[in-house]
Amino acid sequence: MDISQVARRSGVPASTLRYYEKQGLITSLGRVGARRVFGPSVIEQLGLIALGQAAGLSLDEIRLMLTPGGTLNVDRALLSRKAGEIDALIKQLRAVSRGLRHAAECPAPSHAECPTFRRLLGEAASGALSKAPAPMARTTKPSGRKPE
Amino acid sequence: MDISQVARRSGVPASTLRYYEKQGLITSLGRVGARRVFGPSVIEQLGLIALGQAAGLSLDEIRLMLTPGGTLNVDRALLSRKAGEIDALIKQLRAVSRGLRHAAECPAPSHAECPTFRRLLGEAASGALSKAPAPMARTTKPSGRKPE
DNA sequence: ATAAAAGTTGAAGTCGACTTCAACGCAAGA
DNA sequence: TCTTGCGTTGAAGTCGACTTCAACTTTTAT
Repeated sequence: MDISQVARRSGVPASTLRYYEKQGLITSLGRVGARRVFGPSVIEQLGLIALGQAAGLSLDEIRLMLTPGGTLNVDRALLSRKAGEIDALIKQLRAVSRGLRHAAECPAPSHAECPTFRRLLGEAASGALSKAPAPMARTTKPSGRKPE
Repeated sequence: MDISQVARRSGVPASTLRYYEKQGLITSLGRVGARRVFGPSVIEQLGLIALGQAAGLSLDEIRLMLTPGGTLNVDRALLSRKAGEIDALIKQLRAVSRGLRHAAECPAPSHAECPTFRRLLGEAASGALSKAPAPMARTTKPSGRKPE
């Protein structure tokens, strides 16, 4: 596969694929002329990378999990820790979600007065203060594609 | 309260408070000499900001929710939408968490072979592809504080 | 009175993950 | 053959949310 095929199949832009290769996250089989040729396993690798990112791992951390060969070489302790962080994040997010819905629905003029809101606020704030784990991908940004 | 008191009470660095004020997210009562003087309500405001951030709102979006006066002026549709995004994110995160735990525990030599892993990978990847909602605060970074 | 501590400013730097750009090479179809 | 178009490169730019810095001015404590 050439780079544009990989891009089409995976949804990952060619520029990103080059970037990932430079970072040692994916490998091309070789070149035909100057052009990269990728094997099918690159798609799977990209899936792994996506999982790692979804888990809040940095590209550096992800690279550590991938053997030069491309198979994975997990740091179980790190994964468990990250899973724990994610679980904690989920808890916080539930509180945030409740807080948002409450703010959206509660017709009270002053949210500051509402004990429910104050409690949720506290949870969200404490979470924010202590800093949470997984910086997720963006939703709002329609950066998905914007080719021509 | 002077800026350092607010910083101490809220855990938000003074530099951030100045930055927030410049961005119009918080307001000081006025100045004594050149120094800002904050009222107690600023703490609550910071809580609101933290909630907004935890919800994945940008500072710009958060500012839209705060009246110049400092009370909140919710865009219920936006909040509901964000809550929905967060709920979706939670779902994805659960899949990611399961994926991580599985990867951490499953002793199989090749995760690529394991159907469970492949499924979770798919979920995570699809989520990553379509981009998710709330970029949470970092956990790993011990940037919490580092005052003196 | 004086020096250390805390406050102020605008400008510039940081960080991660990419994207964009300019300049160029090579290959296949008309 | 020529032109169109994908592919290549390294360098630089982007974005958001801050932080850091240098250069001062003010307080406050001694």
